[in-house]
Amino acid sequence: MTALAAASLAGSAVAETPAAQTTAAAKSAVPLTETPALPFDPVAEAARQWRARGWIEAVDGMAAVTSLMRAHQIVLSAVDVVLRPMGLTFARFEVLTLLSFTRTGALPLSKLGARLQVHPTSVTNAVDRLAADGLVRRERHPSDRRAVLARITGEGRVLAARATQALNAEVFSGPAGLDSAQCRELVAAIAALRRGAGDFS
Amino acid sequence: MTALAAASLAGSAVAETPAAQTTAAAKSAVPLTETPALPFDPVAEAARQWRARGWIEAVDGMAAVTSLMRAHQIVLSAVDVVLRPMGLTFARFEVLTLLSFTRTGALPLSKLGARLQVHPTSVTNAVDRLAADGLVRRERHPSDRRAVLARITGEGRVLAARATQALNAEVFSGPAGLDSAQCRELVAAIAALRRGAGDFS
DNA sequence: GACCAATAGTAGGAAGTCCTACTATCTTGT
DNA sequence: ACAAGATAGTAGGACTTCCTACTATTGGTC
Repeated sequence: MTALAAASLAGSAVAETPAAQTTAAAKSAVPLTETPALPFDPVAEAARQWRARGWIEAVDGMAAVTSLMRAHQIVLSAVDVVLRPMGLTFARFEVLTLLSFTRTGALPLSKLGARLQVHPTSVTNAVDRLAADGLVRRERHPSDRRAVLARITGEGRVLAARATQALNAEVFSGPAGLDSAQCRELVAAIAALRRGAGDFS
Repeated sequence: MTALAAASLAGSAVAETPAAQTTAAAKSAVPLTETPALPFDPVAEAARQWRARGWIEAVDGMAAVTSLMRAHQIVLSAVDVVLRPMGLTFARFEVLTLLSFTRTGALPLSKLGARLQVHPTSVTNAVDRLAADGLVRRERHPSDRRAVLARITGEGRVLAARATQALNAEVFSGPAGLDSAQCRELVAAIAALRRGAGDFS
């Protein structure tokens, strides 16, 4: 779910807007679910509803949260389109890439979770699947018998390189038509949020 | 998974940074998974790695996508903390709120999906659970026998009002410490992305 | 040196998302 | 009028995320 769009325009005709579709098609190959493009911005509509009810101090926050939900959905879809043919998901791609960046090619699961900021069970899950595909190997930690190391395999390195190259070309060079400046604005705005949430320093 | 943080700092000490924690605590009650706050920004680290490898044109896009993933995780957690005690999730909250905004209190599932921009199966799922809790009722569409209407119940309206009030107070009034201006910047940056993806006009 | 708290990881389960069919029903064009 | 195609919704499956235990270790404290 993504946008608290108001239903007051329920009876309005839905325009086709083929222009928007072509814009999207120019970037990512095939929209996973081709939502037919609403004739209005659902987030702006939701904000209007909030304002109409006098929830003024919550309008901007609501719009920010709702926008974030939809943005996540959009970029994740775009990424998945590229990675699925390689048998990867973004979660597993991140693990693989992070491992490929390390000097030794291995990290304890706990470190993986800390760097990627996900729950321990998510790491276990991702590593399990990567291991099942032969892209990483589980190893004992040399000095801590509680810990498990995930080590990237040669096959894993090859796939990581291919995946990175594909993502760089097809998604990261202008996600959904954003230029570099817009990307940087987005990153800056989100960095404030992440820092506020206690993510880093 | 969220941040392609580099592992080259694997040996560095992890500072506690209680300041960041207090900031977060001031907003949302309890972080679901209290990640211990990295001593550096993992997104910035990933960007550094990208740059070091010469993937210049993809740096900003990668950072944007990675930031978005983590931001989604953060706000969803904050929202869930508030909604869980009421037996709601954000997905179901959105359905409920959208229905409460309609004149008649009912919408076909297809319209719900279009407004919230989610897959038809996600709508079915959400409405099923809401119906199981007595918050909406499924009805036949009067003129289209293929369609199903979801109608909000009295109980649903009460809960929607409570949930909205709680979210407005505890999350939407400055999510993760963002002020209104920062929220608006975020919304604007994401609006460009959503429009680029063909979401609306 | 023993005990107790913190840390690493896993198991099982609830939810959400999407995808690929597949059925039923409208709508449109000939 | 009727066949072809579009639309509405559901079933079943894959995947992710998180949560709540629960089991091993490790490490600090008295």
